[in-house]
Amino acid sequence: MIIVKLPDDSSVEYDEATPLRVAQDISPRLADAAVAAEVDGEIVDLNRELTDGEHTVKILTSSDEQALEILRHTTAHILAQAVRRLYGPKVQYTIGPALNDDFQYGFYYDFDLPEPISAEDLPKIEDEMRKIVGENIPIARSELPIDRARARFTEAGQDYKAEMIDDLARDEGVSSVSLYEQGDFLDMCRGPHLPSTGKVKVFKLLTTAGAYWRGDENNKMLTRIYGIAFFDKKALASHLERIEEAKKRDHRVLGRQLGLFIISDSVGPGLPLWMPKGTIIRMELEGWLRSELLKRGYQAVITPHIGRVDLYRTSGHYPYYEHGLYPAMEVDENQSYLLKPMNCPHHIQIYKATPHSYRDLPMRLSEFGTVYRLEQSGELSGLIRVRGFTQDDAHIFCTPEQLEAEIESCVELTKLVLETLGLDNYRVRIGLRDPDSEKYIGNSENWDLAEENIRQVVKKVGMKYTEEPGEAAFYGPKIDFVVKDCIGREWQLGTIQVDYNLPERFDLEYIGADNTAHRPVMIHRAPLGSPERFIGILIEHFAGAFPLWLAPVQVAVLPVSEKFNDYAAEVISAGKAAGLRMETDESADKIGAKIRRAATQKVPYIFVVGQREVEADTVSVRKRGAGEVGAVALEEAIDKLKAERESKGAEEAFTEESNS
RNA sequence: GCCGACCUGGCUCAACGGUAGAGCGCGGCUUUCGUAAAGCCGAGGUUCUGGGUUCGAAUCCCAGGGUCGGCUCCA
Repeated sequence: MIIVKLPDDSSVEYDEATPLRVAQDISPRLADAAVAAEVDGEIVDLNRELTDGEHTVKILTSSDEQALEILRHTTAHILAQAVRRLYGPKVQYTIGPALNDDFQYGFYYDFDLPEPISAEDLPKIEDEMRKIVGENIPIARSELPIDRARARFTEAGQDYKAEMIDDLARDEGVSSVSLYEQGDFLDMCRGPHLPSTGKVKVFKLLTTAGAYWRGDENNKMLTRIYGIAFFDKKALASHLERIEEAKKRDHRVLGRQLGLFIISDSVGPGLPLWMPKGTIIRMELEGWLRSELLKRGYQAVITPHIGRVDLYRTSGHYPYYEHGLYPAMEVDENQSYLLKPMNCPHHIQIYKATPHSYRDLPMRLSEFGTVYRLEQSGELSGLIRVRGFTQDDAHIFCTPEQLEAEIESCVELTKLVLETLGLDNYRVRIGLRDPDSEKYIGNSENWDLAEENIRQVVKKVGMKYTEEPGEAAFYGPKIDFVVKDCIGREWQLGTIQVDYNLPERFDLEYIGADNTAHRPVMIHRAPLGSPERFIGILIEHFAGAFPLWLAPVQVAVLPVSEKFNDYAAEVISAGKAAGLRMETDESADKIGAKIRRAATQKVPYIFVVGQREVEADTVSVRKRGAGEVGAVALEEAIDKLKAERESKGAEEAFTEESNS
């Protein structure tokens, strides 16, 4: 006897039942809309036989959150079946999951194909998928002992699946696996899936890519096909539109359109050149951060861009990270130099240059230090992944007792930076060492200590965080602030790293109250991470429409005709006296064209000036995003903009509230 | 680095075996204009580089460089 309890607390009795049968009994429409079922809290196929006893059953339809994942997972299987049909039995299909959090893609499937394919082949594959959908093939689940499952896949020539079964048996001790079959297509899969291929309606294949088997670069590279699926056409259309919109925000596109930076082939890949307008943004940001550092007792230093190879041998960067460095410069046989990949060894030399008492600590040395790393060519991406970049770096040398307060202060500064800029879509990651990896230096007591220091502070501050083994720096664990770009890729911005190791390697000391030498602890920290990457993210975050304090041109003063160029010049000198960045447009274009040009450049404010303004000593203000504000006395307009600039966007001029 | 695609005036693109075109931008002229594109004229290209195939290559082939989508990596 099966007793089915439904969400409305009613219950039904059956001798034999599947969730589909339950749905049919509720209403044929529900059965038709059903995607899967939640039975006793577990999501299962609609065709799963219910066992004797009492079960709570909830029928899931397209409106349930989990439904999309099931749809996409089933679509991935249809993709694999289509590829198998088109490219023959030599096709090996490996894994094909649904993606939940990805901005662009809904699922993928990785194939080992007998011939290479490209995006041009996708329409053909989509057609085949549509045929499979049209055939409305039932999808059946079965469970087989691993040896029999393995035999079936080996027979079918699916060596990757056989390998996966072996691994499951060995690593997780499973004795049976679930298989899904739709017609001639057999896959190993946890499920659940839709009851038949005909349930899939709206999908699109988006791109092909290479992907290493099991994510290991020593393995064979497979062909990955990415796609997306929805329950209705509108959702697909708006998804595609969203991707298009995001691409318009791409900092590489906006960087060129707004004249912020370029990357020149002649200079080299991954080596950005800052144009005048981009440089303004950088200088504003850096200047602000400098003033915040001064408030917090940092001292500024300047160090060279190169250093002896031996310096990096001591630090441990060389030779362990030799592959990530530009090759050494041989000056003569006994002297070779590296472009610095990090600033820490240089700052350490400054610390070492003088003896230190515990009374001097913490010593906080800061520098916008440019470093060079020979990133793999395929990794480079606009400003976000480069080979030459600056770190808003500082190294804090302190006593173990001071450490947690210093970490906390760094966390507070990083939060201030992100909050001031409205970058609230970040997550906090504690990067720990991977105990199985060889790449970390130093003893494990120090690592345990440092990891514990970090946990304590993060808990105290009350931030939500995840702990991720293997994400530590090679010399110590860290707190990273990770922000998403406009197409959903995550990038590490601010970072705070605790380091007991480099002080040891460089034999750093201070004299304690007991008049004996002690080892200081170091913190490496960069609230922006890197101005390059940070501004890349900011360009996308603001879609190029920077807040007033950062905007390269803050006001465009546009004369209605050339007759008013002189007045425009007067307005500009008044603005310049107030430290505002203003530009005019003396072209022979009509005012509409001038406005369009300034608006396209995302200038926050436009002052239109003509006969009326000359006579009344006013400007006609137009605000980005809000349109025409109207005539305002010149002096008043400037004062309001000064206030907005000083507030870093917290207060906006010429909003309805600020005018009333 | 690996898989795939791509590389044409400053920018975005067209021409796809018969020695390059458009729009924007740029320069000049006309217009002197009131809130997102006035009109006319003009300059500007060894079609990424180097080889090859061909009577003939932007177009086909090979190699190199670069970019993009991913993978791997990311001190």
